This record gives sequence, structure tokens and C-alpha cells, in this order.
Amino acid sequence: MTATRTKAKAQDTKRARGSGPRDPERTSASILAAAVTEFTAKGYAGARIDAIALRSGANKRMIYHYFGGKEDLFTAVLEEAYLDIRAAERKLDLDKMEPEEAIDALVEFTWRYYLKNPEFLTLVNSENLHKGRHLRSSKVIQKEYPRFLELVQGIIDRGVAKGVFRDGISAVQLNITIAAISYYYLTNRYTGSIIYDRDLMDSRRLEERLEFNLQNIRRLLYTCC
Amino acid sequence: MTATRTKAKAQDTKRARGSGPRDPERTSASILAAAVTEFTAKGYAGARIDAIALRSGANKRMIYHYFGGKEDLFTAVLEEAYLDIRAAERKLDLDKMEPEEAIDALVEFTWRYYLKNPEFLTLVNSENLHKGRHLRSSKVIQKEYPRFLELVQGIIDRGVAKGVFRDGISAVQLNITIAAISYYYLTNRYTGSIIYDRDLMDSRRLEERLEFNLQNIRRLLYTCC
Amino acid sequence: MTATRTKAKAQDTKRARGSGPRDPERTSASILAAAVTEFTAKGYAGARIDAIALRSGANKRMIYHYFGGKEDLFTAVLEEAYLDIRAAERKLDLDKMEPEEAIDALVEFTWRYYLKNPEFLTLVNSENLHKGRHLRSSKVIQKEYPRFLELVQGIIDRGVAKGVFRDGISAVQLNITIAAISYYYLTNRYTGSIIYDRDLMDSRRLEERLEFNLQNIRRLLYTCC
Amino acid sequence: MTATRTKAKAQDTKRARGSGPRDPERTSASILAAAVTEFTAKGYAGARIDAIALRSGANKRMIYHYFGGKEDLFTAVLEEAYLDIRAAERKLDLDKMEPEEAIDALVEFTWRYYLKNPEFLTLVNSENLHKGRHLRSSKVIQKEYPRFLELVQGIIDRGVAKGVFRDGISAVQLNITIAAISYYYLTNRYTGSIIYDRDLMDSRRLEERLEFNLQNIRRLLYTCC
DNA sequence: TATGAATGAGTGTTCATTCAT
DNA sequence: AATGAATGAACACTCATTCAT
Repeated sequence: MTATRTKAKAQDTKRARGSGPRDPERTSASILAAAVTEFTAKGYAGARIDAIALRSGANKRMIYHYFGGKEDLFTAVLEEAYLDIRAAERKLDLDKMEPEEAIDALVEFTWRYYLKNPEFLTLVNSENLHKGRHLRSSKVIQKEYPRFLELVQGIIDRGVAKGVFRDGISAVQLNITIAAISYYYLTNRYTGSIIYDRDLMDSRRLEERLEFNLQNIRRLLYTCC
Repeated sequence: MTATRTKAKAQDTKRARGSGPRDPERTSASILAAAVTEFTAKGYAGARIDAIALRSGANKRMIYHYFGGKEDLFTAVLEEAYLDIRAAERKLDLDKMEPEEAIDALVEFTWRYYLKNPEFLTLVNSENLHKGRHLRSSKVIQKEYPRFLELVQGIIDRGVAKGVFRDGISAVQLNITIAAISYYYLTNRYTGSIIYDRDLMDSRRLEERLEFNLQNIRRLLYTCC
Repeated sequence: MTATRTKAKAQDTKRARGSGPRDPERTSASILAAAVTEFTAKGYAGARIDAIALRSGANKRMIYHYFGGKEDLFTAVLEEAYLDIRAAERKLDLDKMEPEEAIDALVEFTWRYYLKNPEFLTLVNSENLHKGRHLRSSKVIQKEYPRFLELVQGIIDRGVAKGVFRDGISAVQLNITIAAISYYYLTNRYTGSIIYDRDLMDSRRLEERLEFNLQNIRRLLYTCC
Repeated sequence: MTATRTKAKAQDTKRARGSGPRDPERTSASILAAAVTEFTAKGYAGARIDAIALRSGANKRMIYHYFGGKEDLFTAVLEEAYLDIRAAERKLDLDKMEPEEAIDALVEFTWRYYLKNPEFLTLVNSENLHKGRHLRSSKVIQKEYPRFLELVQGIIDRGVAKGVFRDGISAVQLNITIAAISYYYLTNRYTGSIIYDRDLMDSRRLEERLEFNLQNIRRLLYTCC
């Protein structure tokens, strides 16, 4: 057998395997997706580069090629997570709603997004365990978030002007509170279910919690009750 | 030589040696303390048994002697953390206060305890990353917490009877909310400070947040505003 | 409470526990028995001092007190095993039997002893893995065994004189052969059962093997067939 | 540069480096060879992965890469040992010999193979200490050995047909006996030399034993004596 | 671009043995 | 005589990363 034939056959074999060699975008996207799953399931320290390589179907070396290393890969994952939730939020067009409606929509969105994307919560937890080291180095994030704060402040201002919201509520405090009452319930689902001796993830309880949160934020904001 | 003298001498020897060989209680306590620090700083997966041994001054082998292994050590740390916060809570004697006062005290206690004992937050986060595996195996915890829930329910009931609290607020929802609004702010201090572009741990902001939380819970509970 | 009373009470407690403190013979015997089991099950390297201490009920320190260390304990175990089989053999009174009868008895005894005391086989295997290091240091053994060889030689000589045994068979070769055909079958029971795809330890097969061995040795020794 | 030249150059590089990085086959072969030596010298429990890595010249990590772990490595070693002896046996072409000649050849082969490859004996001993755990999981072995049994049975049958062998001798019993009388002598060389107070490995004694074994098996099989 | 072999520092864990009482 | 705490060296195994092709 000649060398040429050998090589041709080798390439056929590769193509036949199917996991898309020579397709940079697909490779790096699949690595990122696998990384999200792994970092979410195990945390930063518990995550294994080998596991990510295996799950993504890509060669381990590719992770270093595209992302640099474990730390940079985590940064990329985190960045994506923070941008994804913002992108979803923006689709709500909160600035086009009435203030009462907008707040309800934000509370409900937060709850449902956390519920459907629990990896966001885990990644944020991991990042705080590492003292925000990765997020601090991300410039994209630091440009994106002030805009969000302005949006919420806008809603409050319109509500105050309309006479339905109390004055003096800070957008930061409000926002932290809206996140907190959903985040804590969901991120501590396991210890919570043990401590309170009930399945916090039961679908009826989940709806109840959303309702409770909506009322909580309304009572906090509204001028009359 | 009398038995009394023997014992006295033995104790002197122990004290003279400092961190004490042949003092099981002290050894295991120092391991536990070092474990709290390490698990808190690095999470479960990131924590190193070697580091715990080094910090505790004990021989690494002693960790296995007294606790069995990394997993069991984490369980012990977690158990202690959950019992400690309950012990501190009980000292408040909430059941002897007026309901309004008791709720305020609980909110303030929660905030200040989390602030002074941030390891509690980190440990809870870690445990939830591991799906509550360790807490589930702890019977002490599962006996302790129902009592706490009854206490809070008692406060609510007394407030409702007195006509100051609204009816229909569940102790579980209230409790989760009280924890959430403190927990989230503090556990996400790093990402929060980046996202909101301000130092969330500034002492004035901390006091502001406590005040905000108190008002939040009052508005949630009180019949009139 | 006085010191005297304290001490008295402590001793009561010990006695109540029952595993015989202050009874040197019982302690060392129970250690030896536990050691036989452990060394047999795991081999020398695989055996654990902790396991022996646990099984014997004695304190780990006692093993060092009575036997010196792991190596010396193994020597003691081995010595006992070699003396036990000799003691059992002596009870047969082979020198009082007719030569044909004596040989049959020796073959059957060897087979049944190995079958009932498989630890002997394992210990011998272990000792050979260690190149006879422990046995070489035992003087008791080296005094005991020449006598045994003389016994077998005596049987052969009587058989030759009687005209029933062939001349020129060495006691050593005969003895090794008698041991070999039982030993190999039993010590390799596991690999043998796999290789030959049948349960070598089935009771019928065991009896068959004994019969085969008896015939084998007879054909080897007897003048006529 | 042509493919042929590239390949040639690559091979040169490999050869130049000696024990060869980037040569999977050579690496795994050298690990296996080192493992045979270590497991033979120390038994399974006594063998050290570090020692195998050191001796093989490979990185310790490679052992896990190629074989999985200590247990799987032992299985590989054992499998190889069992296949090697069969391969050597097959070269004898026993089925082309006269039955008397074939049996003699098998006895002599067994003796000389055990003598030249003592690691086979030790490995089999180790495996039996572990109750055949590794061998049982090997399908190659379980397919290979029935064929060997048929071969021996064929020899017996031909001998019986020819009128030179007695009828009713089972291939399994014969085979076990042939192995036993060589195996026991050699595997227990150390304790044997002590017990019988002579060097069993002396070259004259070795030849004597082979002669004795040949006669033993002949007397067992032959119709006349 | 892509691959799989290779690495060295380290990871939790276990060991036989000794110390202090 | 007896105990249980203490030790340090070693154990099997794993890690993120780099090399050679």
C-alpha cells in the first residue's frame, strides 16, 4: 500500500467519525456547552478538563487551543451565562410596559429564568467562592450591567411619577431583593428541602413561591396596600 | 504518689506542650476548626486534607482517625455550622418577645450572624452543589429544625392574634424570605460589587441593607402600613 | 470521690467488657488465631495489623508486645502451622502400620489435612514468595522435619524388605510427590476451576481426586501392577 | 518531502531516543514487562505501582492510561502469562507425536517451562490468593484452555487405541498431576530446601526430579511396567 | 486544525509502628 | 498488662497541562 492511499484512508475514517473536525466554531461551541454542564455540576475545583473534552467530543488539546486553560474557560462560561440572562431580559421590553406590569414581569422572569437555567445560579455561586476573580477580568460584563440598572431605575421613576410606587426605593436594593427571593429558594433547594422537610421543587410549591414573591415585591413598592 | 497528684501533673504536661498531644478533644476540635476555614475558603472539592492537617497542627492521619475521611469531615463541619446558628438563635429568646419585636430581632440576627459568620453561607452553598448529600445523612439536624419552624410559626400566630400581622403567611415562606434577602446580598458580595459597580461590603451600605430588609419584612407582615 | 474508688471502678468496667484483660496467654493466643486468618486471607503483604488487632479483640499495641512486629508475627504463625501438621501426622502412628497401609494413610492424611486446613497451603505459598525468609530463622522447624523424613524412609525400607515396594525410591522425592498431587489441586482451586471449566471443589470430585492420588502413589511404589 | 521519507525519519528519531517517547506499543510493552517482574517478586499486594513505573521507564500516569489501574494491570499480566505458556506448548506439535512420546514431551516441557519462567508459578499463586478474580474476567483465557484439554485427551485416546495406555484416565486428572509434580517442587523451592535440608535447585537434583516425574507419569499411564 | 501520548506535582487515604498514660 | 492517640512514610491514583506529530 502506498503512502498516499494510507493518508486518504485515514482522512475518510476521521470524517466518518462525524464529530466535525476542521470546524472551529462547532468545536469551540461544543467545548463551551460541555464546560457549562461540567462546571455547573461540579463547581470550578470539582470540574475536570478531561470530562469536558470527553463530553464535547473535542480533543483535550483543543480546549487549550481555543480557551487557554481551565481558568479562562471558566471565565468564558461565566461571561456567556451573564450575557445570556441579560439578552433574555431585554426581550421582555420592560421599558414599554406600565411600571406595575414591568415589575411583575421582572419578578416572574427572574424566577422562571433561574428555574429553567439553574446553571446560572451555580456558576454565580462558584464565582463568588472565587471572590469574583474571573468576572472582574471581563470587560463585556462591566459594560453591560450599568444599562440594566438604568432600566430598573427607569421603571421605578415612572411608577413614582405615576403615584403608584413609593419614593426612595433604590434600584440596586430592589434588584438585589428581586433576585434574592428567587435565587435563595432555588439555589438552596437541597438543604432547604431537608431543613423544612418538604420537597421545595414540587411544582405546586414552585408556583406558590412565585406568587408569594410577586406579593412581597408589590407590598414593598406600592404606595397603598 | 496519689491519684490526684498524678492527674494534676498530667494536665500540666499537656498545657506545657501547647497544642497538645494526647488530648483527643483538643486535637479533634482543632481539626474541625481548620476544616471550617479550609472548606469555606476553597469549597469541598477545592479543599485539601493536607492543608487542614497543616493548619490544625495535627497529623494528617488523625483526620482519618477522628472523622473517617474528607466527606465525613465535611459532614461534621456542616453539622456544627447548622447547630451553631440555631444555638445562637435560641439565645435570642424570641418566644418571650412581642411578635413585632421578635420578627425584627430575627431579621437583624440573621443579617448579623451571616455577616459575622460568612463560612455558614459558603458551606451551605457547597452543600447544595453536592445536592445536600451530607446534610441528608445527619439526624441531629433533621431533629433540630422542625422546632425552629414551630418557633417562627408561634411568632406569626401571636402577631395575627394581636391583630398586627396579616393572616395566611406561612412560616416557611417567611423564613426563606428573611434568610434570602440577607443571604443573597452577602454570598454574592463579589459578583454583586462588580455588577452594581459599588462596594457592597462598605459599612454604611451594610447598615442600609439591614434597614431595607427590616422594612421589607415589616411591609410583608404588618396589617397596616 | 477518692482516687482509690475511681481506680476500682475503672477495673470493674474493664472486667465487665469481658475480652479478657490481664490474661497474657489468652491474649496472645487470640492474636495468633486472628493472624492466621488474616495472613491466610490476604497474604503477608495484604494482611493488616489493624485487622488482626480488631479480630483478636486485643489492642494493637499488644501485638508488638507479644510478637515484636508484623514479620515476627508471621514467623510465629508459620511455625505453628508447620508444627500443627506434624503433630497431626504423628498421631497416625505410621510406623506401626504395614508399609502399604502406611503409605495409603499418609496420602489420605495429606489430602484431608490440606482440605480441612487450607490456611497451611496459603501460608506456605506466602512464605515461598518471601523466599523462606521466616522459616529459615525458625530452629524448632529445622529440628522437627528430619525426623519426619526418617519416618517416611522407614516405611519405604520396610516395604522394600517385604518385597512390595520397588527399590531406589527416595523419601524426599516420594514425599514431595505425595504433597504435590494434593497441594496443587487444592491451592490452585480457583484458577483450576476456571481453566478446566468445572468446580474442582465439588465433593464428588474431591473424593475422585483422592482416589486418583492413592492409585498414582501405589503405581509409583509397588513392585507389581 | 515524501511520505516515505517522513516515516523513515520518524522511526529513526524513535530509535535514537532509546526507550522511546511517542511509541505507544513500546511504552505499554515495557510497562507490562516491568509489571511481570514486580508482581512476581512481591505478589499483587506487595507490588508497587511506583516501582513498575520506575522500572519500565514510563511515567506512572501511563500505567493508568494504558491499563486502567493496578488490578487491570495484574489481569493483563496474568492473561499474557497464561497465553505465553499455551503458545510455547503449541509449538511442540504434540498431536503429531506418538502418544508415549507426546506425554514425555509434555512432562518435560512443563518442567522446563516452569523452571525457565518461574514468574508463571508466582502469578498463579497470587491469583489463587485472590480467588481467581482476575482470571475469571478474562474471556481470552476461557476460550483458549478447552482446546488444550482436547489436545491432551487426544493423546490419551491415541495411546489407549494403540494399547499402550490404560483406559479410564481422565485428561483433567492427568494434566493436573503433570503440572502438580513440577509446580510444587519449584514453587516451594525455598520452604522445601529448608524442610528437606538440601538445595532443591541444585542442577543435578533438578535433572533427577525431571527423571522421577517422567517415570511417575509413565507408570501412571502405561499398561505394562 | 487536530490528536493522543506524555508528564510531574499532587490527592485522598492507609500503613506499620511508637508514644504517653 | 493494657490502651488509644499519634506519627511519617508511602500508597494507588488523578490532575491540568504540554509535547510531538
